[in-house]
Amino acid sequence: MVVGMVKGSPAVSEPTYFILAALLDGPLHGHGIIKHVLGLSEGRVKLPVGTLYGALDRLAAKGLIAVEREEVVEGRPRRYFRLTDDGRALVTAEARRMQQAASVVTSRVLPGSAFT
Amino acid sequence: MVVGMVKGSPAVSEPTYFILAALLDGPLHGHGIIKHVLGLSEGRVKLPVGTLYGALDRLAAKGLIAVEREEVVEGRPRRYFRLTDDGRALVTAEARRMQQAASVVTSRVLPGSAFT
DNA sequence: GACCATACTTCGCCGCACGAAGTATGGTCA
DNA sequence: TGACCATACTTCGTGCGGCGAAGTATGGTC
Repeated sequence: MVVGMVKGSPAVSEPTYFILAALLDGPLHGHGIIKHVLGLSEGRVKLPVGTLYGALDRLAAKGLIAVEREEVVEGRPRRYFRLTDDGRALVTAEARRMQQAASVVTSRVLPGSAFT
Repeated sequence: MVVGMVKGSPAVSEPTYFILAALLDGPLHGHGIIKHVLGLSEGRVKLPVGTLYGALDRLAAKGLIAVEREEVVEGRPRRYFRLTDDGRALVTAEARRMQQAASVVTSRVLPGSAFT
């Protein structure tokens, strides 16, 4: 009975979440994603290549992203990925979930900011 | 203060995050945490026991939580855990990080709420 | 007496993050 | 020219952590 899968736990991890988020702004190739994620996360999330390409494979296998096109720029191959509708829906749902999760804590510990 | 760890990736996963969040309201024992987390997450996060006790061990080893006391209620042992200062600092930092991460997406896809 | 609920323990699998090394190409610079 | 670095992607191995499942113990229910 595999059916459910709903399960409640995060469908994607933080690195994966940011990959999807980066693609909201349009198709990007691997290294482009790394740089874009760095910007989106305000320098916090530096995707290691091993993480990136592993995640891209899994996301594509799940149909959350797809290969948009492949180019060769100055002899170097570039594979551009785009978000699918499923991917867009998922990253949006994740954002909402994170917002709710964050509020669980913020509403308790920092109604003002009495901390640190 | 172990907390540092900058690195970028999530210091804790979602189940672990909710365990810490549950303890913000005061010490709880294992099964009490499971129930409290279920409430905090609006029914979304159902902690499996395997996840719970494994996570509690790791959190205690890292000094993020500590054993408050042990009771025996009706012959059944209960071990109460409380949040340490480090644990409180970490869950607060995580909340902020999630909020920022969520906003990356929400500001792009649902400026109003034109979705689903 | 069988069975269920509470409470916690332990085991093992597997998915995933990620460091590291490898391949290929073009540009820089001494 | 040859050493070296940057871009771009591939592949591998390790290790951590989530989680299903089975196990132990006790008290209450029927």
